[in-house]
Amino acid sequence: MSNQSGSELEMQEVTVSPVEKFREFLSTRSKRLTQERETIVREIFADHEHFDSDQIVSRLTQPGRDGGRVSRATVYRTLRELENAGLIRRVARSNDREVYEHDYGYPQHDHFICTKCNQLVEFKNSEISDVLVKVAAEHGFRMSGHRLEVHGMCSDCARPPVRRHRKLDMI
Amino acid sequence: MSNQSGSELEMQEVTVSPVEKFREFLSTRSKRLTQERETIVREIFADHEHFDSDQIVSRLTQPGRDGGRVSRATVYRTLRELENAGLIRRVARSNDREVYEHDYGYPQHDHFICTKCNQLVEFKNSEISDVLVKVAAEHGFRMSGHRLEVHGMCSDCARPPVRRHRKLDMI
DNA sequence: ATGGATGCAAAGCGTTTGCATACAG
DNA sequence: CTGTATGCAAACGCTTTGCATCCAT
Repeated sequence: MSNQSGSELEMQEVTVSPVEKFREFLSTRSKRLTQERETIVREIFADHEHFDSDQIVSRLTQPGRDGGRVSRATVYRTLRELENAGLIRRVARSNDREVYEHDYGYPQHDHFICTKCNQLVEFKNSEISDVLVKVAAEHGFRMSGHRLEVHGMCSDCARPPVRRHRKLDMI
Repeated sequence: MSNQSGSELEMQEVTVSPVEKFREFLSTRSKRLTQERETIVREIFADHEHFDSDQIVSRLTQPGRDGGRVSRATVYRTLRELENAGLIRRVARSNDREVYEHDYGYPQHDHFICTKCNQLVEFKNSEISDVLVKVAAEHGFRMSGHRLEVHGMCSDCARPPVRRHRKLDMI
């Protein structure tokens, strides 16, 4: 549940790959791009889905995995680095877990969270940040970013069950 | 840190006290308003500050406390009930802890969170929910609420340190 | 070679829960 | 009375950390 989301947003033109970007970040802090870190970055950027720590851990610690296995501890340590590097960011809390998404090569957007099916749906609206920048300024606040979750029911869950699946109900 | 905030927002006219409101809620679910629960509600609604579970726990479990001591487990159990009852709500995450605030008798608003001093500042702006309702509708989403954190630097922290505390710097 | 990184298992930390006892309705 | 609620301590689930070993630079 709570994934699929297949992004209606378009990918931005990016010059360097996530791995390269990460390597650059690491070098500025005299840290190293190890095989484990590269494995994790490739896994995360293989698609554009939202994810949480445990999903990555369970994929990368599987017994006969090609491309290198990585320990749970290293996944956690690397996720934190990737966040610091600006490659990923935490977007919401779902089921008491922090949900991450790509923050590199992906345009700013916000999320609907369906209170019934837990689905995360992205949406983009420039008015929101316009208003926020304005309001922040009015309060002497220098905005650097925001985190917005809109709660409610998605179209599927909101639709009344009436006269749907009539035939199916008779099976 | 991260409190004080003394709300510039005005209190709404409320007819029933939080305790009464809670009693009503509980009775509809055949639950009871115990002394412990009443103690917790009074403590929480004694002021309008933001708070987290641990703050309430440490206040209510102090050795020689008048007005009744309450166990840690009961505080957690009651906070959840108060959330269900709509008396409080979670507004943000700060220092890996869930921050609560009153949701009863208090108008809808959002928060700035200073990335430097961690201060939470409330602000009210009707345009935001107007935009959200509209955007939600466009996506077939039936909005029931939202959670918005605006990150950045508050006026105090953003102000350049130049010629401030000149004397203090020399201590 | 050498300081940073990994893996493992143990420790942390906020939160939840099982169970015997204590009360609100 | 009877079903809820409390308190305590143990259990949980996610995340972090100590330490010996390993490896990118």
